[in-house]
Parts: sequence; structure tokens; C-alpha cells
Amino acid sequence: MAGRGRPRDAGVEARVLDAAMTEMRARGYDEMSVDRVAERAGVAKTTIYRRWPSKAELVMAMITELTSAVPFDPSGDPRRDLSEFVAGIAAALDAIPTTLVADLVAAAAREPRVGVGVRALWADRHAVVSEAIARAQADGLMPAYADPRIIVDQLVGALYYRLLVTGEPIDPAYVRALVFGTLGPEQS
Amino acid sequence: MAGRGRPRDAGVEARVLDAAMTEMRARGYDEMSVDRVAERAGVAKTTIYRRWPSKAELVMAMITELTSAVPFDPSGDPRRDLSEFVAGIAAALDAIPTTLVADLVAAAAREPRVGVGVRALWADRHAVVSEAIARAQADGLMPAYADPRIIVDQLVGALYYRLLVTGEPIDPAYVRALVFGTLGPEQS
DNA sequence: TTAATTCCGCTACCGCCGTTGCGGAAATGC
DNA sequence: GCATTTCCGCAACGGCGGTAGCGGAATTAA
Repeated sequence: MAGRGRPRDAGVEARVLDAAMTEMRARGYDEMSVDRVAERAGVAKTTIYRRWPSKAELVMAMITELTSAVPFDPSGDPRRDLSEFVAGIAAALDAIPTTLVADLVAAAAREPRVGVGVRALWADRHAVVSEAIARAQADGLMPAYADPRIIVDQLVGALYYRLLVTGEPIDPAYVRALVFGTLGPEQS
Repeated sequence: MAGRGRPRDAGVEARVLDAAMTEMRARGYDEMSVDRVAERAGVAKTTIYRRWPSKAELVMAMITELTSAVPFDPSGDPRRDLSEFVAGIAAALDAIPTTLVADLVAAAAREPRVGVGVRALWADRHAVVSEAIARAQADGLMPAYADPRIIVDQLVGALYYRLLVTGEPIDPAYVRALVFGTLGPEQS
């Protein structure tokens, strides 16, 4: 399986991502320099650029590791699944510095490949939640005139908008209010 | 009214914002350099930095001029006002390159002052729409269990999310579906 | 006219992102 | 052992954002 030449140092990737993480937490995206990340990882800067084409994609790779750890196993109960879905996104957004989320969004809009990556991370969850909403509509738990996929846009969009534009906090109360506004009061 | 010393060249501001606009349209945010803007405006780079503290705020000033031109005069009819509100945002987002919107969002998240500026641009409209929604709820046109301000988050957020993250188009059909999903079918 | 004041253009500089080229290190195939 | 191939570290560089300092230009006050 090994190629012809010198094999890649297996530890480099993890060391760099780790260093990027600590530098990010300590200084934020703008003040984090690739040179310092390289130094902290004990690696030449060029080695970093050989694996990730830009600072944004390096950080993107770091984030992918983080967000892929957010659990999500749908139960079939719309209210429960919706709450978990929204809370999961809120938690993921909370685990990452706000400025970084903003930069990722910017990177996603600028670099199609990054955008595709971010979307793929959540595509399956979106599909599950869309189905949960459709089921809730069919069961008469909520108005049936809205497109489930658009409701997903609205749920996720509200979180991003609040975090990035209005700057207001995304606390459990907000998450609850969001789901409550979508599904309405509990029906026994 | 004139101060003691040499007065500010009145034409500089307009020339710089104009140059920034054309450079932005031609090259996008990243490839637009302040040096070139200065050259095109016939102005020293330092003069630009004396008026705007950063590239982001320079572009922000440019955008403020643009978006402040989007008209909005509420009629009192919820469906009409909601449609105009959403369509107005969609139009504003459409008039600006997507990458620029993303960078502005990033700048808003990073630089509180920029965020305050953007929010102030829309604060009054948000208030009007919130009241329109509250009125619609009171009149029984839509479910009353949702917080109007959160509905505004969801409407605006869906637009941003679609534009910046999913990359899907914001066409009149989507705007219509968004309002329809919020207010439900027309009631004669 | 002269001094004080404010603005402007110019040059130089720093730090950072990202690239290029080169020599050496670590593996494989003969 | 030896050539080949791939990876790595190193040094240098260009371009950009942003800053500092200086000399001169334009204005007001005396």
C-alpha cells in the first residue's frame, strides 16, 4: 500500500489541527497566523499548505472534526426530533467562536468546495427533520400549508441570523421558543 | 463653520466610494485592494485610512449607501407588508455580490461596530413587521403561539441561510412560499 | 505678512498569506 | 549499494492590509 517514495508523516495532520485549534481559541481567526500554527505543530509552513490550500480550508478541516461529533439519532417523535436538531445546531455553533462561524460562512459563500462540505455535513439531518415536519403536518400537529424544507431553512436560518447578524444569545429558552413557534403547544 | 486649518477635500469621499464600488464589482471583495481603490480615486491610501479605519468599514460605508435606497412604506395589510419586507431584503441581497454579503456578515460578527450599523439599517423595518405579524395573529390570520420577533428572525434568517449556506436561489417563488408558509392561505 | 492649524500625498515599514525553488531525508525497486 | 520517488524543512519572495512620519498645501487668526 505504501507508495514509492518517502511516506507521509502520519502525525503531522493531527498535530497541525491540534495546533490550529489552540491558536484559534487563544487568538481568534484573524490573529491566528499560519506561521505560528506551523511553529506550534513543529512543522514547516509549506507542509501545511501542501495539505490544505488555504488558511480557511485548514480551519474548515478543524471544524469538520468538531461538528461531526454532534450526535443525532431521530426517535420518530416530531417534537423531540425537532428540539434535538435545533439544539444540536445551537450546541455546534456554541462550541465554535462566533467569528469563526462567520468566516466559515464567508468561506462557504466564496469557495464552492467549502460550501459543499458544510452542506454535506448537515444534509442527512435536514432530510430527517423535513420528514418529521411532514409527519407532524399529516398528523395535524401543525399547519400544513408550509413547505417542510422551507421550515428547515427558517429554523436553521434563525439560528445563524441571530448568532451572526443580530448578535443576540442563543440560549435554551430561544431554542425552546423556536420549536414552540413551529409546532405550537403540546397536545396531549 | 469651517475649522481652523485646511478644509477637507469634499470630493474625496464620493470619489473613493465610487472607486470602491467599481473595484468591488470588477474583482470581488478579496481581490479588491485598497491600493487600487486609492489609485482609481486619485487619492493616497493613507487618506482612505484616515476616514475609514479598515477595508471592511470602507466597504460597509459603500453598502450603507446602497441598501438605504431600498424603499419600504408599510400599508397596514399584514400580507402585503410581509411580502414587501421579504422582497425588499431579497432585492437588497440580490443587488450585492454574494461574496460581499458573506464578508459583510463576517465583518459584522467580528467588528461589533459594523454589526451595529447593519442592524440599525433594518431595525425600524423589523419593528414594523413584528407589529404586522402581531396584528395578523390578533385577527386570527395565523397561529398565535409564535413570538412575532422570532418569526422575523426566521424570515430574514431563511433568506440569509439560503443565500450564504445552501446557495440555492432566492427567486420570487421562494419569497412567495416563505410568506405563504408564515401566513397561510389567503382568507377572503 | 506671519504664525498656527488641519489636511493631503509620499515613502518607508511591519506582519501576514500564499508561492517557489532547492537540498536533504526517508522510503521502494533493482 | 544505487537510482528513483516522494515528502519535508528552509529561505526567499510578492502582494496586501494597515501604520508612522515627514514635508508641503490650504485655510484661519493675528
